[in-house]
Amino acid sequence: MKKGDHLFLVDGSAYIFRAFHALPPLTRKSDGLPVGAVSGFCNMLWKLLQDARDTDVGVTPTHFAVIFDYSSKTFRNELYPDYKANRSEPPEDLVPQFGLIREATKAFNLPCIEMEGYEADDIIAAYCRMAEEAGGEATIISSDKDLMQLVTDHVSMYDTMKDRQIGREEVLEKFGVGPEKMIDLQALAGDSTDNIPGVPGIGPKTAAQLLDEYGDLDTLLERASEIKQNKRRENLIEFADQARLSRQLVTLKADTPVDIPLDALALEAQDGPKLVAFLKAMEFSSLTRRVAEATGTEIGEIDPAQVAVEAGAQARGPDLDAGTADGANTVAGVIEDGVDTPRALAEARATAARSGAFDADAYVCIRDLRTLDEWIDNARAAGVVAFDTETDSLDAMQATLVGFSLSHAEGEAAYVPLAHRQGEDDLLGEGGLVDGQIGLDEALSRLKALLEDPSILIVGQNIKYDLQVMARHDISIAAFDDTMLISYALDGGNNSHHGMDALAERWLGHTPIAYKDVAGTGKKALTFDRVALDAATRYAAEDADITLRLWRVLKPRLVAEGLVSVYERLERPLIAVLARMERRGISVDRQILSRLSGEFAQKAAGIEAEIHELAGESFNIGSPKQLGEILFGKMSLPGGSKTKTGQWSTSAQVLEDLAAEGHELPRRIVDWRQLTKLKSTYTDALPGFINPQTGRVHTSYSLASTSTGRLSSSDPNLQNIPIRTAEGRRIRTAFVAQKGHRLVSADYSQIELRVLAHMADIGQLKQAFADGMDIHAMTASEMFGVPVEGMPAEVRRRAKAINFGIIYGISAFGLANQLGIARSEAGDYIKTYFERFPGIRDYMDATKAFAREHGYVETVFGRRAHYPDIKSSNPQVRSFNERAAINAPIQGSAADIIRRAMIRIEDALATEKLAAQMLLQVHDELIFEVPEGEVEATIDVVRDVMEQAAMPAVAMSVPLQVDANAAHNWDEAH
DNA sequence: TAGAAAACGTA
DNA sequence: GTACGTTTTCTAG
Repeated sequence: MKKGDHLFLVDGSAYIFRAFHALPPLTRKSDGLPVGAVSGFCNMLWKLLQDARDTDVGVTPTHFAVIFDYSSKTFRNELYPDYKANRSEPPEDLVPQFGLIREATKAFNLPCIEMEGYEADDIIAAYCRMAEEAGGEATIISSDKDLMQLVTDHVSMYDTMKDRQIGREEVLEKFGVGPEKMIDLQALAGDSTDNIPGVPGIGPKTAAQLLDEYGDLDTLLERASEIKQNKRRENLIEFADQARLSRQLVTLKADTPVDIPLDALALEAQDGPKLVAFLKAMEFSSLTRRVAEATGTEIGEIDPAQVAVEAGAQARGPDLDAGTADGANTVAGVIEDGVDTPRALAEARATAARSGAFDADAYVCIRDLRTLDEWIDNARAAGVVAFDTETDSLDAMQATLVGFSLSHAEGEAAYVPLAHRQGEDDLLGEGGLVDGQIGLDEALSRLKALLEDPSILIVGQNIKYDLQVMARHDISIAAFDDTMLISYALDGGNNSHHGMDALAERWLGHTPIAYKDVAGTGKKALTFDRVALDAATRYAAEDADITLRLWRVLKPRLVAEGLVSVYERLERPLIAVLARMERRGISVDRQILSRLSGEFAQKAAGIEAEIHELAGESFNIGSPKQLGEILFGKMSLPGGSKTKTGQWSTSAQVLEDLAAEGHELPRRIVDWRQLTKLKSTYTDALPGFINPQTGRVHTSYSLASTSTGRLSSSDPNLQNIPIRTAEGRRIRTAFVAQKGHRLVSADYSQIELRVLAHMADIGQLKQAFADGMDIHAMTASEMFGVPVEGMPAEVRRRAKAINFGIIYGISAFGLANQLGIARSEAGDYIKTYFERFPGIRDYMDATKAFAREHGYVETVFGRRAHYPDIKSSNPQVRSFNERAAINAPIQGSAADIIRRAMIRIEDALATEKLAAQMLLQVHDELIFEVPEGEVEATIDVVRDVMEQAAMPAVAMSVPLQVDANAAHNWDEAH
């Protein structure tokens, strides 16, 4: 380096934090990886490299380096163990970006410097001195006051966000002392963020005044007795040593033994392709374009870089759906005392969580804006906050927001009542608002700023509900985690459900206040807006407290157990997708249902009369107990079997068998049951679910209630709308598209058999699917040696039953039942099947062995289903678990595939400027409402996304096939 | 009045 | 033989 040269030193670590908090909107990559700070960093570097001359710095760098903190422990901790002890851990979304920023630096061909035991500031100090000694100049890219002591005539600082150079004058203006006195100023004033003690009662203003008067710290301390103010004098005398220690702490080590010489920092030309590849991988499209242009790189010819980063980032990085465990297990994303692996962190957190105490009296009821603002500021500072809404209904589409709770630290939680009511209901059913609640609009505007800030992670338990409630107040939560889904990804199958009470019991050893204890139960249960504020506070604040604690326990386990990508790729992104589907609802024609109800009622009444006639007496047909007595007692029909409670079985199977023998009564019972089932469950119940505001039916999807990864639907269940019988299908005609639209149904053909063929690697099956053959006919042909051409329907039917049986973990007993054949015959079929497809047996054996060894099985995307009872000594229990374990990877992989499709499909439609709306999912089928003119184009997009949904995480060795149709109602579209 | 059992709708 | 949710009846409290 020589005179006239100019060194730029970027304080990388400080930049990350500042960018993370100051740069909304923080962006995420398409896979959910947070990259906002990285984006800001890259833009900043590019700007400095391209046109630093146009900034307030006014010169072009000849040398350049980016400096990072190596770890949180430095030589200062030996001087003062509490140095920076009050630093909280970085926000979860920031952690993965540390590694990426270093990668970015390398992609820019810039030296990336860090040294164990030293802070970035010390390294910067050393290089500044070296640059000055060499006759050059230096600019520190930072606005941190800790670095201001380095400012000289040849060293200045530059605040990129304000485009402002900080020199001698600016320091003087800001702190009232020149840069050379900044050390003494900091030593006196201390610094709460770094835990520098300083002298009590002296802040920057007083410090500046004292230094102005006495010259420097040593002189001041010597002559402290001259100071007039009593308290100040005493403190300066008493805490003189503390001030000297503080000075040591804040003094940057310009003699830090850096091992990269100054000359090695000379700026090199950009490597266009390398940089473009990195930016492309980060999906920074506009910067990628600018860089490509400036470096003459052809974007299309560059493949996105395989961005290798430290595990924290890798765990959330590019496509890692399958087999992520290894990378994720090596380095902790978050370092806590003495904890340096994810597993150790998870264990430490679990232990700590159990010992934490709960104190409901510590919870705060917030009733004024100032306090609310303080809590929101605290949440902001923490970067992570648990959030929970309280409403007057379990139906998110109808619920009114009654209040909400927040918790940003263990044991600290607050409830904010907004719409609690009191007094007698008047004729309108409205009591008066309880006094002293913050106005709804004011509270919501504060809340909006918090929830929509992408740099703040909002943690919820079943957050889809809160998403719905807030969406109705025009608030969309930007960055969120869901403890229920984290638990589901980790422990699917271990616990049947992942409700907060069970999780609190299990992980915190704490029994939460029960809802019924605050609201009562049964008919006299209060809605939450009628609960007294103190009880509401204890209940609601505790929920937030628990949620945050659960998050701290469960989140690290995702990394430790290699399940980050399951959660990040299959669970979390689906929350908002499902929330939108639920909010859209589907149009149901009330008149069609009402007409059907009347028809079913009439027919059922006719059959009922016939039944009573045939039975010779009147009885309750709906009572299996009474019916059993009639059939097998009074009439002594043959073939009676008993249920496990000793009752006569009157199942459809039993009745069908009797009917086949020519008995009239059982036939009629079956018909009656079908009609009353259709009426009570569907035609009578569905109109009650039509939302009065929207005029549509809004189901609720559960992401966490199946062991395999499937969704479930309830209130109403729209995943079991009849289709098998002609009568039942008529119910589907009531599900209609709105005016000017069509319903499009797209369903995977034989997805589970295709998944099986892929996972078990069965050549014949894969070939058959590749050739587009009739898979059941092909199976029959292989097994029975019957040519596919002219195959009897019965032969194909049997093969089809066997194929399904395989997916369900086949047993001779079950197959015999299904086909109505002897168990020995069924056993022969199975034997023949395994002879023709030995790979299937190998696969089943291997799956069972895996389940026994690990206690769980996995889908192709790494989702786990646990079977803790698979080693049961009870053969029934054990066999059941084995069959379930065989089924789960197949059903679960298919479920994962459609999840991936759902996550991608909205963007794909938007890209093609299509207005189609996804309304329903029925396991292997998706239903859309599509403008009439866009049906064909929509089907093209939907089919493509669904068929490619496994890619690129898993390249299926069997093609996926999607059939799609459009019609005015669901019956015709399917 | 809460919960289990039986039955039955779907993939 | 797998995976669900809803309805009605019946039972235990």
